[in-house]
Amino acid sequence: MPDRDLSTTGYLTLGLLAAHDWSAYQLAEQLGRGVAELWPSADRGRYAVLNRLAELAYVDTRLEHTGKRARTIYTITSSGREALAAWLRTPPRPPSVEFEGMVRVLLADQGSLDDLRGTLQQTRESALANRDMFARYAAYISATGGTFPERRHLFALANTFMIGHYDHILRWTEWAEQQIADWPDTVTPATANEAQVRDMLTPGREVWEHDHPGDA
Amino acid sequence: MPDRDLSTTGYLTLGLLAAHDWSAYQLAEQLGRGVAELWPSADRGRYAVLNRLAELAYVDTRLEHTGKRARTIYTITSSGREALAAWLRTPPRPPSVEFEGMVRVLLADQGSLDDLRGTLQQTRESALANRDMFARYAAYISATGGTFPERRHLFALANTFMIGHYDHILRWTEWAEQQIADWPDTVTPATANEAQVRDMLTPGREVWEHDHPGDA
DNA sequence: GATTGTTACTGCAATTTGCAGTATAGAGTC
DNA sequence: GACTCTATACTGCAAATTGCAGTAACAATC
Repeated sequence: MPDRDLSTTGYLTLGLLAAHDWSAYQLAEQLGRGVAELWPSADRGRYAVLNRLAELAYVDTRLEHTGKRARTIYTITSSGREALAAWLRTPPRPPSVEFEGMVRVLLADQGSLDDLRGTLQQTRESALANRDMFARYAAYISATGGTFPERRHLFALANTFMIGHYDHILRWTEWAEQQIADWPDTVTPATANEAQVRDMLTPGREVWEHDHPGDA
Repeated sequence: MPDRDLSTTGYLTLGLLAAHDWSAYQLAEQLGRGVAELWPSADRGRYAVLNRLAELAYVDTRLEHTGKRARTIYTITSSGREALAAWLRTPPRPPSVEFEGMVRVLLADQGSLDDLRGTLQQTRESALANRDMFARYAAYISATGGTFPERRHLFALANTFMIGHYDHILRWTEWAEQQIADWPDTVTPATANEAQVRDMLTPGREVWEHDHPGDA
């Protein structure tokens, strides 16, 4: 009963292999496209984890050739399937965010208003791009079934989360841009705009939670 | 004009020092409480970054004593302030999430319905706890000004995001729990419940986006 | 005076990242 | 038929980061 001897990237890889065989390159590609927004990993690590999987005998390998160029194909073993199922029985780690832009917001009094505006603008733009990407992805899955037709119901759950997540960031940036619109600088609103600050901190009044795009 | 010679944790530390002096222990503590939800870092790394800051002459150090026990107090230098301001002028990295629970959702067909239910339940509970924590924090800042009264306007922006973020996770889990409520197992809904899957994937119908708690 | 908790860190192995590098295959193009 | 461009298919290595354990003094209670 192995349990914590493998990284989450390892179990994710095992999960892809549970559907069918993949080459190392394909696996690295899959973990980069789409899934990386949920579980980030460096390209280098995606290859490294395969050696670990082989070491634990969770996968079998075989070589295929295209002319002189070799590639390794991975197959999940029965003990690999068991390990994956065992892992799914363990409790999940809570989700975490890494939001460098928000660090910049917290320290914005050490920079200019334009710095702060720029941070919000870029955050908004990337959130918009990502939201649209997942929206297109939803349409693609709905139309074709996607790369894993047998998992479309699960992809639908995850995809809905991702759209909502980026939508939330988007609406927050729009709200924040409105909040700072009348700031004379990055420092004085702490004391000058007491009413506004209190208003921001008062729960139950998250205006930006409502009337977002996506509704007709 | 230094730019990328320091990690984000380094600039964050510099940002705390921009307000006033801190001991290494206090800095490590601050980066653990509250800010860790925005910019995660290992306890060990928070100490390591201080040596790097001293190396770059962005901080000065002095020793204080309580009996035989020493502690190092850090002060930001003028070149430290310049480096921080210069960093604030650079573009931010887009936010990223690490959501192990969602990996489990994607691979849920390799486990039981109870596994999936457990993942959603634990995600929901931790999101609820975190949302309430930030809600209490908002009340605390509103009442006392918090640890950085001069930054309360910036904390208000960040805090509002965090509450909305955990609220979004919470509402998504509740929605997802409803979606899987009538699933007979983790595999068949892909083909058996085509209408439901299509419904989940259809944009503009995120029911869970609306009528959330926090409203009267 | 014994135990428990908080302050105040350091050492080290293992993992992970980031970047660069190598080399073949195939498709288009002049 | 030589040339460029992109995709395939990875490996090596330094640097950064994590996770965990360990040390030790002070502070308060039992």
